Amino acid sequence: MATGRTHRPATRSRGIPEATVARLPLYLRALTALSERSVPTVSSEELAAAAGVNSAKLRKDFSYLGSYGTRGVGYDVEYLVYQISRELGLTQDWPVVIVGIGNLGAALANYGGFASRGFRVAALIDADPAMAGKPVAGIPVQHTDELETIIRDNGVSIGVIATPAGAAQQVCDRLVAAGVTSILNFAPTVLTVPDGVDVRKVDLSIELQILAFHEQRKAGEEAAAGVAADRAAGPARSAAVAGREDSATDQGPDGDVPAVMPA
Amino acid sequence: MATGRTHRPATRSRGIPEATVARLPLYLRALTALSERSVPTVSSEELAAAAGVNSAKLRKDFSYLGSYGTRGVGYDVEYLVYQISRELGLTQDWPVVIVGIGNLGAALANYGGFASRGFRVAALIDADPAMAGKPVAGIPVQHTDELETIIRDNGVSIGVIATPAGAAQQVCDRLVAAGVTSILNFAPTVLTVPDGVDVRKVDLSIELQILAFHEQRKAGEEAAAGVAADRAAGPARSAAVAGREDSATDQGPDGDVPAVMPA
DNA sequence: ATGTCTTTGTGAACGCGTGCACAAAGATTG
DNA sequence: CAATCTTTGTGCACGCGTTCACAAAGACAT
Repeated sequence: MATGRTHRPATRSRGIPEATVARLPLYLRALTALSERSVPTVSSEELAAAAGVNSAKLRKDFSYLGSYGTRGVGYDVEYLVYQISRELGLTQDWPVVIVGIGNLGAALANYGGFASRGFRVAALIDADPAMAGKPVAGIPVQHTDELETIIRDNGVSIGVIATPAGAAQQVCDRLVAAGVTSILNFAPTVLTVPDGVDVRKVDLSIELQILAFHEQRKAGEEAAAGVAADRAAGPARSAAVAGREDSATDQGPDGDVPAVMPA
Repeated sequence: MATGRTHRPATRSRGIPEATVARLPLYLRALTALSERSVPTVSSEELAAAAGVNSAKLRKDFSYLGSYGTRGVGYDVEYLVYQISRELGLTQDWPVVIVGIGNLGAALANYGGFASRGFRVAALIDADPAMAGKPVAGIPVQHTDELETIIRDNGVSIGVIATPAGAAQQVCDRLVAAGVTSILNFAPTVLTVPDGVDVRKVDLSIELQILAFHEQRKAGEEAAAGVAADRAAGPARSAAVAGREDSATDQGPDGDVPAVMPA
């Protein structure tokens, strides 16, 4: 799950659960592919397989949108594409600004997925004066000074932050002050925003670290050889450790033997 | 939430809930910042604020790792940094390969977050022969032909896919066959992998679409002017629609009036 | 030592999300 | 028109994750 949302009732969004909303783009992608192959209808089973989810879950998800299927037949592909697009608000074009045109910002600007479906890169913004005017992905980079003007003139409500971590909060504040109410943050920082502003975070190193955790666990399971009490020493604990070994509550008697790779 | 996991018991991973694992990197980052400022101890309240989470949640998360705090004082920063690093498997260096050195791949290769904490870019791989040998981020790009050799020689278990969608599954299959068991996928595709292989997905357009959904909802709430029965026509439904209006079960009588922006 | 004050660790309750399993709906066939 | 077959839509139960609220633990002052 993508994370980083400024708390709010969180789930209830016109009745559609957050988890369902997060899957709608997945369904939409699968449906678009079917549409391009001129497939007229699809069953929940087929579509679920294409989207990589459980078919019951898919049916329940669609039930929040309404009864768009036909029993005994399945779902009409074109109709469903339209309904989901409308639900996600992709029948209109959202102008988006990307702030921070480094390697990542440039990659984002060139990313076809933006322009293709519902989004339009309204402007690229960077703090480096040397970048100003230089075209990236066919769009000239503009200086940060013009941020407010760009936001207001284009009616931008979605901003993408691809700056270094140090600049992210400041950029965020300016975006919000200028009227942006949804932010996609690539900078490795926790952004603080006022109520009513949505933030979604994409963090590469966090994803990698989660993978590393599972990878380590896998390695530890295999190497279930003689690993018992070689718990790493690490830096000396400055404060007291207190009753660790005997404070086993209900977590299981194994405590926290890491079973880490001996390597 | 990042999504896309090849189902498995999912949560139970040596007792630590998935949701907690996903937050550990967040805590680690906040703690590292404190460590650099030579802050000796931190309370759950302070740390939670820095990480952008609830303090009770943070304490419960830490309780899965063990009792590392001192009541009345808080947590020892250095000790906690070490414990979380160890738990995440960052005390060892994970060699990582990046496949697909386009705009995004190059951005990833240049991303400082990789090298800094537990990860090392072992190789950059691209299918374009013209790219071969060209250095990106100081590392020469190698051709896809050498993928298997690179994986085996370097003992790589984590792969990053930054190829176009069309090539992703094929690259994935080769990575897995060569021994990779964790994949971070940036291509907008559902990857199919055998059991025992973890996949995490980062999908820019999905994140944007989720934002668009909420943005639309906000706009619709404000513009609660006279919007009632102008439900868009859309493409003609080919199959029968059946009882839509009257099949209101318990979803509420409002049915699915989208309250969409008139624009 | 004793008391007070701070902060952790966690039991318990609640709510959301998931998946099963089945009844209802409709297509299709005879 | 009746019977059969397919597939949807959903009631229900279960489990994970979040949050509250508080007792226990320890620091610190007297």
